[in-house]
Amino acid sequence: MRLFSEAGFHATPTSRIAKLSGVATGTLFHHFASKEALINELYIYVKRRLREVLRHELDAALDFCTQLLRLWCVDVRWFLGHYDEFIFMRQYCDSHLIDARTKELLYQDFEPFIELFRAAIISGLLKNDHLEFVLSHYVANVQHCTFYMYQFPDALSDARLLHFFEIYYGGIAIQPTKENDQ
Amino acid sequence: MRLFSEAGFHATPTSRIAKLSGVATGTLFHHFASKEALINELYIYVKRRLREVLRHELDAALDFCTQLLRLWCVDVRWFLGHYDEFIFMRQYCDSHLIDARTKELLYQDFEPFIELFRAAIISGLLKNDHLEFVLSHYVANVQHCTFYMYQFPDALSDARLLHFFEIYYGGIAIQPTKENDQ
Amino acid sequence: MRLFSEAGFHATPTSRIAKLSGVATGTLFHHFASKEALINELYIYVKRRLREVLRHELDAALDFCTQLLRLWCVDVRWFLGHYDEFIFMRQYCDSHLIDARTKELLYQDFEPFIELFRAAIISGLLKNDHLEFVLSHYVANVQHCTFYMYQFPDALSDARLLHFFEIYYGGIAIQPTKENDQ
Amino acid sequence: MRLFSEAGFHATPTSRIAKLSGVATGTLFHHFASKEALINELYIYVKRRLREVLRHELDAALDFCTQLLRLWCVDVRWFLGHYDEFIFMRQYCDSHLIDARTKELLYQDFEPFIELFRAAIISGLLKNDHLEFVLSHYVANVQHCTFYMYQFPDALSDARLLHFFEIYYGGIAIQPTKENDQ
DNA sequence: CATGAATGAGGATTCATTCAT
DNA sequence: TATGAATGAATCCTCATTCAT
Repeated sequence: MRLFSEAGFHATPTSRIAKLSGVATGTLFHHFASKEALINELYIYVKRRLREVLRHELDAALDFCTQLLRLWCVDVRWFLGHYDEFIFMRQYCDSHLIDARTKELLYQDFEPFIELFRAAIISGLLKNDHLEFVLSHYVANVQHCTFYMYQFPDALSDARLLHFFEIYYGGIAIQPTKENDQ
Repeated sequence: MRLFSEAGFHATPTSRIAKLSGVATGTLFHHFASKEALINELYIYVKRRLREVLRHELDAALDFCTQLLRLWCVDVRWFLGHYDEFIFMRQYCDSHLIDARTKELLYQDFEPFIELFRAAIISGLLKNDHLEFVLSHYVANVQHCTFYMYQFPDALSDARLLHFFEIYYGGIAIQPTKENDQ
Repeated sequence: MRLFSEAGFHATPTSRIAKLSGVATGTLFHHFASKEALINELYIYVKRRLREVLRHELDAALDFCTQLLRLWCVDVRWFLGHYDEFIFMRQYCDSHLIDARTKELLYQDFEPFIELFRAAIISGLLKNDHLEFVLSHYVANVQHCTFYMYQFPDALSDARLLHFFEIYYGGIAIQPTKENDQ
Repeated sequence: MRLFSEAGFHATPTSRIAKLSGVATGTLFHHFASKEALINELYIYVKRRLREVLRHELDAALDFCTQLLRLWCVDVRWFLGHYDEFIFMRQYCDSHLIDARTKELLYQDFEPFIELFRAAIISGLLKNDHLEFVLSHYVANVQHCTFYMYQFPDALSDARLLHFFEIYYGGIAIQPTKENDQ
């Protein structure tokens, strides 16, 4: 994880992965068919850890905006606390190294979150009603927020996260957040 | 350009660059000190071409929102018409491969555009008053817009570009665009 | 060894070293960090083999002249029997390719022999009393003797070796060899 | 000259030779058929310059020992004043890079000096009567003397040169120098 | 005659992967 | 199952030499 995010896939020899992991090079290839297989499994592993963290924020009893704000906060916080993972995902989410099967697998894993956005579109809460746009727009802005907060670290207050969320949400929502009662 | 954006820096042998360029391998190294030097000069070249295109949109006679909209449209349109360049810049703008000297050089080149945002902050037009945030937020959203429009190509109408701009600008501006008469 | 002495360091591709050694190119670099490291280790290896051969000739019970004659004979004979090693050492003993650490290491290894000369100087046996001169003068004349005897091979008789030793020793010693009863 | 002696033939690119010479790479190949041809001509050039310097020391009116001492002094002094040339010659005199034709040519050039030694042998002045031995023995000791004096520079007095000559000559001559009246 | 860009074969080194132990 | 030495194809880069200007 650390090596791939710091140096990149091709600049990271399997020998260094093995050394850092405290195993022999050969051992790596007992557990993973190839370097490509390794990065794919790693990618799946990271996204699933993230999903576990986010899962608890979904609460059908709450309205869309509140749930989304909670997701946003947990998302950004987790990435800030796992910056290697952040760089890693940012780097490989569109890469050819992650194969179609892996992407498909993960798309299904995140179905509950996708469903949240789908419902919001149906309820007419958003300016744009194309699911793909809304999803990628959310991801892009979470990534930007994380990147910025990492570059310019400050008190990691709820207030700052809320401020960035408002900028994001104020753009996409028809009715901006009126009551910031979190 | 095409090779780096498609396969990445490390997965692109200099021999393939040479062959595609119709020159010998040695010729490459006659013009560029190393593969790293090549990608740096390429990066500078692309950003400068983009700057030339954007430069004409700056017009001190117009208000901030109008100028920004014009930049947004030209930016996205140019990237859609030069998608290899888009992928390339997206991939390397934060990479270690682009060295500090190159980044510094380009930061200076884009000073006029940075100035535009600086003035807007001073005029109190934006919700966030940190220049670095505002700049990277613009870039992130232009990139997302481009990426999305490329994935889901449609009529490249002014209306769509304006719609995405409103989502972006509606988030960051205190006073959303009132009159969209462009 | 053979390749370096015949063609020289730069004119010997690692691929040829590997082929002649019956291993793959990669294997070479598994055992030696670089071509430079290889030649350094080779140099150390050769000098240590020579030292092992010479070591048995030191005998504190004998006088300086006798010990030196024995060293001279074994030295020249070993070089004549290992002419690749001779050419190799002659070529690289002053080369930049052999790094300072290697030279320092070997200087220590040959301390017993150096001690022999040091004692002779203290005993006032030699015309010149600078250790560095005496050592390098011995080496230069052993090398010349070897080189000449290789160029003009003849019966490798003790008599010839003794004759050349007398020419060498007659120059440096205050009291030339009186009794050549070895 | 400087480049070949400092870095060696293979480690000296023709481009660097050209740059240091203040000409273009192509120009080099107008004057010399190849890099090998260049080093051969350079070798000839150096040896001929040395010969010119030594020539004046030959004086048939003087006895062998005196002439040889004069040659020795001028030889060592010239090399100390032209150390690049010294390293160069030392490095390439036995190299495959200097072809047989060049060596033959120079052997003829040095005929007058060879003649000096030939006469001394016939006159029975030397312990060894093989011309090749006597010549190479002289060269080896001049080289050693030069090398040592360069390593341990001191006042370049006539006395020191004479001291080293006596060590050399005391070995090879049947009748050592009796009167050091130079 | 001088130039220096272009050439492409050649060389040192790396690294994913294999396999005998 | 774990190991790590061995492999050799692949890669970046160098450099002697050519040749059009």
